Amino acid sequence: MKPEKLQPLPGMNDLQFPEILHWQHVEEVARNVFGRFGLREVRTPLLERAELFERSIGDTTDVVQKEMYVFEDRGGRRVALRPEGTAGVLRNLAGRGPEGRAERVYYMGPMFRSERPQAGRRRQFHQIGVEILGPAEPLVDAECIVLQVLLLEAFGLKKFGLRLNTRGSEKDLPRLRRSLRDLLESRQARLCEDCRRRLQSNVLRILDCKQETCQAVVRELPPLDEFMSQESRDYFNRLERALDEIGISYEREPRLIRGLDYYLHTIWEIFHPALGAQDAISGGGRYRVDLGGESIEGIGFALGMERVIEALQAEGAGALSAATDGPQVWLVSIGRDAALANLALATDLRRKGLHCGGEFQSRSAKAQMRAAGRSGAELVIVRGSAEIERGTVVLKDMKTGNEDAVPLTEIVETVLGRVNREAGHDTAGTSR
RNA sequence: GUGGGCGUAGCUCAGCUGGUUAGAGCGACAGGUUGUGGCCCUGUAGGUCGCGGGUUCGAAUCCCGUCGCUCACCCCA
Repeated sequence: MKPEKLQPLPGMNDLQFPEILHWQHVEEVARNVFGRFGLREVRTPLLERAELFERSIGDTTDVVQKEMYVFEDRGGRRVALRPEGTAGVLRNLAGRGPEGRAERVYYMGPMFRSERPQAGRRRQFHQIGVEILGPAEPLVDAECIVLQVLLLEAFGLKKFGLRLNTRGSEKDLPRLRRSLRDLLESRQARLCEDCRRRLQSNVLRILDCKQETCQAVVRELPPLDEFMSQESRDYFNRLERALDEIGISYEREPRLIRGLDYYLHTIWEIFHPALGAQDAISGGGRYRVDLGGESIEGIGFALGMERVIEALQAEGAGALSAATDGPQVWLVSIGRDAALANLALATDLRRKGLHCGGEFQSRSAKAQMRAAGRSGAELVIVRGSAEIERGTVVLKDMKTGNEDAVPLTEIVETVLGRVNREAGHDTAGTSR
């Protein structure tokens, strides 16, 4: 067991080889897909004024009320580690003036929520997100959803499902809340303790309460869109038609509501059946956020990188080979003089772009060969005092076991030739 | 914040109802080949049994506390 001091904080993990290969893969694929949709990357600070999140996410939400890392900085400002990405990105875009109001951007990076860790839920977790600004338009919503589906497909995921719903327009929301409260108040005896509190603070959340008793009450309610205007219903119908036309399958989920206050109209979640309790790998929606007296409209989504990677592993698609970034050449040195000479040679080879390994300390030849074998290198260069005298090295092919004496003057050339041939042959299916 | 499960070697774990020097496999390291890997054989290193307290002649084992991990609630990506 490691001493406590050497362990990271609860819910915060080191990411390292070999799992890090999955992370790099996901990031690389995401950048590629975003390029196809004309999105630019934006990187915003991890630390922001606490009120930025309180105002945009909503100060009655759980995320803000009990999960945010809030503290005072040295200047006496109330600051918070970002619990999600949208607020910071919108702050940035709003500050860019009118052009910012039509930007399409993506971001990726760590977010922080002080919850009790469990499978698929860390205190520091990582999201990849997208924000497409501009006035409400069903076709933009459809494009955003398509983007997200293509992204997940590009990662190699197959078994995910899309749940879709609408919260109605900004004008509908107050009426929706009021109607729900009226309907639910008469049945509040059958609601759980939390939901009775939510009647006042956040009625909508009652809809997706997990308590069976509350679910029963919710099932008695009429469909939500009965409380919405004709425009809102038309808006959602146009979106559904667009998705059908494009060929994106989804499931209408009338009780889907989502936890942040800024959503309106289209909202959705993407879940993966292999994931257990935390099965939402991604979620998004259309929003309107007021920042500094200006209101910003757009649509966006965020996906949880650790959940996506977990899903990839569950599907068995993520079998990334550790060998893809291993050394191509390994240098074995017998004696200190040889070690120095080999370090010089390794420098030449590395300058030419080769992946070189080797220990420049005189262990036994046997131990060094064992290490060479384990490294997976295709070629091994062996040099001892005899080779130094003759001005040669021994070049060994680890597959065939053949050894040749190669003059020092030709070794770089020879290795480059051999490795290139093998590389062209061998890496067809890998991502080197 | 609430509840369940689990903390024994670098890793995966064994250790029966408390009994004397705490084990195995894998891995690491070394030797078997005075300078050659993947197989085989031999050996070596490595453990405050998470930590603290209690019960007992005696605790890895039982009890309490604590810390950590983990799963679930809650919430969300």
